[in-house]
Amino acid sequence: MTSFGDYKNRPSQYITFVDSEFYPDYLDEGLALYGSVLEQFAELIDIANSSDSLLRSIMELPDPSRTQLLRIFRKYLSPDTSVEMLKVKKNMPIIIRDYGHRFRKIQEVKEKFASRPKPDEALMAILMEYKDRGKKGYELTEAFFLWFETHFGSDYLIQGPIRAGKDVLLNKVLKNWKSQTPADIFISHCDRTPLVVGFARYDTDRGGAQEDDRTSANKAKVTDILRYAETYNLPLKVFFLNDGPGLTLGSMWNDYAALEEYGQGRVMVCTLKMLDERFTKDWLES
DNA sequence: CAGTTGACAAGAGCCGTTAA
DNA sequence: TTAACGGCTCTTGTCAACTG
Repeated sequence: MTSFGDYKNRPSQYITFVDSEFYPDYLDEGLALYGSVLEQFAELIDIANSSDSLLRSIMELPDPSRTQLLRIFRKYLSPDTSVEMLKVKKNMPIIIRDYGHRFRKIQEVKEKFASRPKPDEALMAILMEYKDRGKKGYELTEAFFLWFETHFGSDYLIQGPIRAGKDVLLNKVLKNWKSQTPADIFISHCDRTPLVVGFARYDTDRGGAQEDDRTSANKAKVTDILRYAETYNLPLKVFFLNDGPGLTLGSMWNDYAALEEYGQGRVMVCTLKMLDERFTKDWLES
């Protein structure tokens, strides 16, 4: 059977690209998305007589426009107050008390705002920059779930968030599993015999440096799961769905190949494009 | 010293649960 | 029934530290 390492000499053929938009093409979309929010912001600063009261008036508005107005508020008035701080409405008085003195004065905001071109493409581009954060990972898991559905249909049970949502906690699906280990995919026989614990990640660039020393974290997961499988004599395996151009950087490919080797057949690492060849019923049942 | 790797922090949005 | 909350997941820009 082919291993992940066997694909190493032609990685670019086996990774999946999730399309991103080109500059400046997305500026039009920016105008469509944020044009009216910026207008609304203009109206609000127009009638506001203080920075505090501007924040209060924004907070009274319904979502989703409130969230977008808060982003602009952060840019113009208060880079200090993070998303999390402004998220909870009832904390607003405390935020104003503790950070209000650092808000830029409303008069200055009015001047700065007026000095900008209308529409302010630069600001819209900045806002756009964050719009799709996190989406690519969801595309990946969704693609996997769709693939699994078309290939195996209802032959197996599969759990996990198809896009956003709570991970599968292993202590909820595996008896006597001790820690709260989150997984992205969990596959079992219709009789509930667990077959696969899966983890997914899309890497646009670098090798997922966010999770400190990911390869050894992955190895620890593998060790725990395989030990569990042995203890309870289960056909349980570990699956890593990894994709994206970041996979071709640095030592990533080798690291994952080594991880697969370490699993001695109980671990598989795949990109979406390898699924047809590798993610077979034979492996599932092994 | 140039290139590579590592670490940190930021920020958006979805979702289940809770409160109104 | 709806809105708010809190929790969680995910990507990415930037700079520091390391390495040969």
